[in-house]
Amino acid sequence: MSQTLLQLLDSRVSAALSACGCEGAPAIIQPAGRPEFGDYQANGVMAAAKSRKMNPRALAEQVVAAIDLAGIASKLEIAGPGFINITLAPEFLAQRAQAALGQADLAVPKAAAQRVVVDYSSPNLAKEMHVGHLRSTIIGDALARVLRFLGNEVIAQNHVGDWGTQFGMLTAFLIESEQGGAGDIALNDLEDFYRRAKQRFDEDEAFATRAREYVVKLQGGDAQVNALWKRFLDVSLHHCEEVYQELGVGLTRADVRGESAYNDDLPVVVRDLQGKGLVVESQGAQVVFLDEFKTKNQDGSETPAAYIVQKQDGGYLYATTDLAAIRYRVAQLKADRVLYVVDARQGLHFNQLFTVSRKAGYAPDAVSLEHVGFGVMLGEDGKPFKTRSGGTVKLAELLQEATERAFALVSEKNPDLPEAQRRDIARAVGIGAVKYADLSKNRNSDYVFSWDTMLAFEGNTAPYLQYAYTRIAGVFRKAEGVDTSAAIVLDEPAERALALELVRFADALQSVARETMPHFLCSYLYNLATQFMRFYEACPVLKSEGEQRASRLQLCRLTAETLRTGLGLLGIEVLEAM
RNA sequence: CUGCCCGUAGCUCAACUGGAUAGAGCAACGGCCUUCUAAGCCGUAGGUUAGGGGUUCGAUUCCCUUCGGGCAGGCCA
Repeated sequence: MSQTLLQLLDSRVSAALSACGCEGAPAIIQPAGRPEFGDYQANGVMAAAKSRKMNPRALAEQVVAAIDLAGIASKLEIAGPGFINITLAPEFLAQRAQAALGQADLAVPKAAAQRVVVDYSSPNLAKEMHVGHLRSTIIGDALARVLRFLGNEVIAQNHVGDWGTQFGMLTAFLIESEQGGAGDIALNDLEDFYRRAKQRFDEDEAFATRAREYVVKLQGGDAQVNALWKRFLDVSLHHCEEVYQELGVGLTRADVRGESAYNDDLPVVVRDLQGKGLVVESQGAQVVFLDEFKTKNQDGSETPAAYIVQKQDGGYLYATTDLAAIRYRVAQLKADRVLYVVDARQGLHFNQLFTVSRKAGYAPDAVSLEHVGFGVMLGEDGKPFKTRSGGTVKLAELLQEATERAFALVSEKNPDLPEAQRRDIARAVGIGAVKYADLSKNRNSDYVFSWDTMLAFEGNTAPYLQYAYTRIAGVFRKAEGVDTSAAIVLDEPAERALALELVRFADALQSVARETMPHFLCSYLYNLATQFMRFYEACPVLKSEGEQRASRLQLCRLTAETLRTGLGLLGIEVLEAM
C-alpha cells in the first residue's frame, strides 16, 4: 500500500474538487463526528464554495458526481451546509485489513525517509533520576520508535549533564571518600552522595576552594581528576541504564553524547560567531543581540534580547553548548530534522537558539529544528511539584511501587499462576501503566503527578490494552486449525467497527510523527481496544463456524498484531496472560 | 513591566490545518459471569468549554478584553 486511508480519501476528493473548478482547495477529510454521518466526512466544499462565491450545496453535488471512490465507498451523502459524508464499503475495509495481515510492518506506508536526531532524556548525571525525567525519556523514546517504524533513520542523542561546577565538587568529594576508604559505598546512593558533597561545599571553605580548583583541573585535562570524573560518570550512567532497562527505553551508551563532548568546540563557536559579526561584547560578556525577541520597556522603547554565549569570566554557558551541538548534528550527523524533547520552560531558550543557528548558518532552512516541549509537573494540589529537599519522587521508587501494586492485583485476580509469571506480569503491567499515564496526555499540558492516576489499572490505561491482547491470546490458545489465509468478511456491526479502526493504524502513526504527539497513538490504541472488547462481547469467535469463524480469527489476529506493534512503539510490553 | 503556555463534567484528561448534538476514564447509581480471562461489557446521571465582546454559514479552536494559574526574560541549566 502506498497511501494511508486518509491520504487515499484526500487525494480522491481533492481530485474531484479540482475537476469542479476548485483547484488547490483542501478536501479536509476527517473521521465522521457521528455514526449516522458515515465513516469519514469531507469538509472542504464549504470553504471552497465560499471563496469562489458558489452555492455550497450545488458544489457538493458536483463534487460527489465527480468523485471516484468506486470500490472504496458504498455511500456518499451531502448533508447540512455542504458536508460530504463517506461510508466505506465493507469489502474495501476487509481488503485493506487483509493486506495488513501477515506483514511485519502491517502494511503501513513509509513516509519519505529523513534522518532525524532526537535529543531526549538528557538527565543531569550529578543526581539520581526522578519523576521529572520521566516525560522527556519516554516521550522521546516513543517518538524515536515511531519515526523509525515509518522508515526514518533516527539518531538518538542523550545530551547528559556531565559538565560544570558541580562535577568539581563531586570529584573532590569522591577523593575525600576514597581516602576514608568508602568511595564505592558512598557512590551506591547518588542522591545521598550529592547531598553530602553539597553540604561539605556549603560548610567547609577549604573543601569549596578545592572543589573549584578541581573544575579548573578538569577543564585543563588533569589526568587524575579526569579519571575520577569518569568513574563518577560511569556509576551515574550505570544508574540511568538500570532505569532505562526497567522502563523499556532503548537508550544505550552509544547514544550518550554529553555536554562535555562539546567542550573543545565552545571557543571555536564563539570565535566563529565573532567572525560572522553576530557577537558583540557587552558588559564584558560575548553576546548575540536578537531583534526578533525584543522586549518593550515602560517608556515605549525596545531592547533586543541578549543571548549570552560567553560570560565575563570567560566561562561558557549551555547556550554555547547547544550551538555547538546543533552544528555537530547538522554538519556531522547530517540531520534533516532535529527534535528537542525538553521541558516547555525552555521554550524561549530554544527559540533563540534556533534563531542564532539560522543566522550563523549552522542549520540551513531545510533542516527542521523543533522543540518538543512538555508541561511542568504539578503536585496533586495543582501547585508546582517541589524539587527541593525531600519533595522529589525517585523514578526507581515509582517503578517499584507500580510493580508491587500490580503484583498484588495479579495475585488476587489470578492466584493459580506461578509466582515467577506473576512477577513478570506485574512488571509489564506496572511499568506500562506508569508510561501510558504519561504518554496518553497531550504533552503541552502541565502534568499532575498522582500516585493513584499513575498506577490505575482500569479504564483508559495500559493494562486495558494489555488485557485486550491477553484475551486474544486466550482465544488462540483454544482455537484449533487456524487458517492464516482465510478471508475477512464483515457482517456484524461490531466486526465492521473493529475493521474500520484497524485500518486507521497508519494514519495514527503519521499524525504522531508529524505533530510529535505520542498521545495520538494512545488514543488510537484505546479506541482499537474498545472496539475489540465490544466485538469480543458481541461476536463469539470459537463458537462460530466455517467462514465466519475463520474471518473472526483473522480479525483477532490483526488486532493482536496491531496492539502488540502499537504498544511496542510506546515501549510497552504485551502479555499472553494476566 | 514584556512575552509564551494553560483554564473543558466532582476528579484526571480528549476533541486531528475552525465543522454538524463537546467525548472518554475515575468516582456515583443500575444491570450482565453454567458460554472464548468481569483488569471486561451495557445503561443512568453529570457541561452557559473561566467571564464578556468580535470575526462567519459554523468557534473549545482564530482576534480583542477582564479574571485566575503556570513559566520565561544579560552572565544557572
